[in-house]
Amino acid sequence: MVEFSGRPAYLQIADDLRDRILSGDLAAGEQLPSESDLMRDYDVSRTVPKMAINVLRSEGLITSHPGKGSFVRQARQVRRLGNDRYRRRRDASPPFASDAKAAGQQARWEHRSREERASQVIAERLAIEPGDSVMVTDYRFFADDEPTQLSVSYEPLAITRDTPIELPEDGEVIGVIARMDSIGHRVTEVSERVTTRAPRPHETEALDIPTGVPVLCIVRTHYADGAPLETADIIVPGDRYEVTWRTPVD
Amino acid sequence: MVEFSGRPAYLQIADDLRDRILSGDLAAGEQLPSESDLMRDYDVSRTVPKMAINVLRSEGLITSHPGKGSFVRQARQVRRLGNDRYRRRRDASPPFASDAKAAGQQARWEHRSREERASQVIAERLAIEPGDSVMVTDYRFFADDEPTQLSVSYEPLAITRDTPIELPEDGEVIGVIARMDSIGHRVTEVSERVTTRAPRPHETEALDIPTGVPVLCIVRTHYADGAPLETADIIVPGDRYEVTWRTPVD
DNA sequence: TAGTGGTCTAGACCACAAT
DNA sequence: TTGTGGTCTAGACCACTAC
Repeated sequence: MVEFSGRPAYLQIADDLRDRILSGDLAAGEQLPSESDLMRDYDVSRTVPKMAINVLRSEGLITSHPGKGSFVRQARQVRRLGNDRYRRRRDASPPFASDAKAAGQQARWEHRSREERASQVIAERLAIEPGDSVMVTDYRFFADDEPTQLSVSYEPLAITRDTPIELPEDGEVIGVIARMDSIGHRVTEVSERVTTRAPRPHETEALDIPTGVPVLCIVRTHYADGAPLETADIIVPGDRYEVTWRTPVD
Repeated sequence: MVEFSGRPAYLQIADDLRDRILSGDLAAGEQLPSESDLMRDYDVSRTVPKMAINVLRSEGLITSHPGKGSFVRQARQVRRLGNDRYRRRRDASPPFASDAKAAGQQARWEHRSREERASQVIAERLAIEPGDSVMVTDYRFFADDEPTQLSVSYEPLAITRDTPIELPEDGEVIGVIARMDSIGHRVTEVSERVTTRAPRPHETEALDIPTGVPVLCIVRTHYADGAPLETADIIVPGDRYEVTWRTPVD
C-alpha cells in the first residue's frame, strides 16, 4: 500500500469502493473485487481489505455470502406508511393487508396475545397505573412470505374486558379504529413518534435483514378525545419502508 | 475459548457484553473490559475481543477512545420534530431557533446559497422541468455549538426570482411559510417523507456522530394548493431526534 | 511508564459455492 | 478442484491517555 495522506489503508480502500458504488460504477447486485484481488491491487495483507469490506457492510451498502463474494445491495422496494392509513374504512381489512394488496403482494401475519401488567413506560403511554392489566399482542407481518414488520400492541383491559374485542385477533372486526368503534369508543386522533437505531439481534433474525440496515421504530397511540385507547411499538426495516404524512397549514 | 454451541467466539463475547449493557449491569458511560481483559477472560487472541467490540460499536451501543478504552454510550437528549412546527407564526424565528430556545439551548446556523439547474429528482419534487433554475441553500444547524441538523433546500427561481426573498437568508423574513406569504404564495400543506440509513462519511463528520448511529432523512415539501413551492432534504442524527405527528381521524 | 485502542503483517483452517 | 468469505492465532508498531 502506497502511503497516502495518513489515512489508514482500509479506509482508503473503503472510500474507493464506496465511490464506485455511489457513482454507479459498481451497480446494484454486482460483485465487488474479492479480498484476494484487493490484497494484490493495494499490496496489503488480507486484514486490510477485510476491514474495508466490514466498513461498507456496516454502512448497509453491501452484503457478503461465504463461498460467493461480496455484492452491492439491491435497492429494496419501498413500502409507504402514510398517515392516510388512519381512517374509518368500509372494508374489513387492516392497513397492512390493503397496502400489500395495492402493491400486488400477498399479506399474512402471525399473532399471539397474552394478558400482562403494565410497565411504567406502557402505563404512561396509556394513562393508566403501572400494574394495571393490559392485553399484549405480538405481531409479525409478511408480504409475499417475506417478514416486513414487527409490532407489539397494548390495550387496557379496563376498556376491552368482557367485550367481543378483548382478544384483538379473535373477532370479525379488525383494526383498532373499527374494533374500538364497535364497543362505543370513537378514535379521534392518532399520534406517532418515529425514531431509528441499529437492529437488535432478534430483529435482524425476525426481519431477515443484514447488519448495517437500521430499523425505524414507531410508537403509535390511538386516542378518543385525549384518552389513550391503544398503543403499539412498530419495528420496520429501514431499507424497505418510508413513513410519510401530509399536514395542512392553518 | 471453550467451544459452545458452534457460535463464533466473538459473537458470544458480543452477546455477553450486550446483555450486560441492555440489562444495565454496564451503565451508560461505564468502561467496558479492555481487549486484554477479554483476551484473558475468554482465552482467545486479541482479534476476537476486537471483533466483538466492533459488533457493539456498529450497533451504536458503545464508543471507543484510543488510549482510554471503550465505553457504554450515553443516552442522548432527544429533540422532537413535530408537525406542529408548520404553522403561521407571529415571531420571526424559524422552527429550529424556537425549539432550541424552548430547550434552553443556543441556536446558530451556517448557510450558503447558490443557483443551480434542477436534477431529475428535484424537478419531480418541485413539479418543474429538469434543468430549470433553482436556488439551492445548504444549512448546518448547531444547538449549543453542537452540530445537530443538516439540510439542503431547493426553491424554483421561477417563483422567487427578483423578489426580496430570492436569497433565503438575505431578508428580514425567515421561514418558508412566512417568506412565501410575503410574496403572495400561501402555503397550504406540508408533506414529509422519513427514511433511515447509515450515515455517509461526510455526515458523520459534519454531525460529529460515531459510526453505528443511523441518520433520519426527511424529504419535506411545502405546497400551495397542490403546487410545490419548496423542497428540502433534512438529515438528523438518529440518536438525538425523533419525528412526531398527530393526525385527526375522520 | 504502563495501559489503551488503532492499524497491520503473515500466516492457518474451515464451510461453502461454482465448475 | 479452485476460489470465496468466516474465523482465529500470534505477533508487531503506533499514538494517545493516565499516572
